[in-house]
Amino acid sequence: MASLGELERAVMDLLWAGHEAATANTLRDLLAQSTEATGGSAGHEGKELAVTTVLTVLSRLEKKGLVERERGTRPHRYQAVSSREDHTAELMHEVLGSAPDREAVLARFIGSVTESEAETLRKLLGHI
Amino acid sequence: MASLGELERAVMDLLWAGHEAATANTLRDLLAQSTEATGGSAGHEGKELAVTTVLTVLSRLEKKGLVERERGTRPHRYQAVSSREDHTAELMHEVLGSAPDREAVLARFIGSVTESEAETLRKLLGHI
DNA sequence: TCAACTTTTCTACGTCCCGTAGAACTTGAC
DNA sequence: GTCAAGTTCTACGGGACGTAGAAAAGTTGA
Repeated sequence: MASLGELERAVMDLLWAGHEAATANTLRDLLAQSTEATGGSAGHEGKELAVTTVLTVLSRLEKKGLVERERGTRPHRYQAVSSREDHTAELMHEVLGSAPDREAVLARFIGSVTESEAETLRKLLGHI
Repeated sequence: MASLGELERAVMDLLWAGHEAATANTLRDLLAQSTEATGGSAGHEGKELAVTTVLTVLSRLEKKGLVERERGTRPHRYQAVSSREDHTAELMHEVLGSAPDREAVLARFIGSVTESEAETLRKLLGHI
């Protein structure tokens, strides 16, 4: 119940970044801008997807529980169900839970954490 | 570079559990036993896969870098490249790295950790 | 060395997910 | 009621995965 395709991921990134609910059309434009930003002159700049494409992806994301839409307003407005941080943390828990020996996994995980992350963790664990 | 199919996962579980290198035939038998253990009498008990199926999956796992084989011995022997814990911890880092604000993700992650896990983490962070 | 057997590689098919979008349908505005 | 904008339906092509037969390569006993 996790992996996203490339376009699905791009859409989620937009929804997570600009924190407002957005319409399919807005998202299509933003997607064109993002791909435009790739590398300057060469490359597949500003590729405008069909709106139906964006809508399909949004529907799939909705079915996956990552996106919800306001059906009241006529151009439906879409937004992420949870923040990127919440979603990512949840994913980490899912991964952690996929192994029988969670403590051992945590040990390895901590073993390869940067010093600043370790510091953050110490602080966070202090308050608990 | 992460997700595994159901059978791929089952094979990795076997390789991770019985820590010896195993042949495709052994794995096929073990897989039959595992499915057999499902629920007692009813269900798809002891479904023997074709050895070629197991070999295909092992090849794919090898290509993904999760499995390595000894080509010297004639029935090739397969084993996991890294332990389940290492692999899982690596996955967690991958997930963590997929968000721009790692510290924020860690905060959410710690927020929903069990007390015993928190205790483990405190201990681990002490030594670093 | 040859036949029979075992093991591995090649090739392939069905299914499901994802990117992609046209066709058809719905709905609000005039 | 018509029209334009928006949404849903349907669909296709590609890639991953479960599955395995056919063919090739290697092993072994006589």
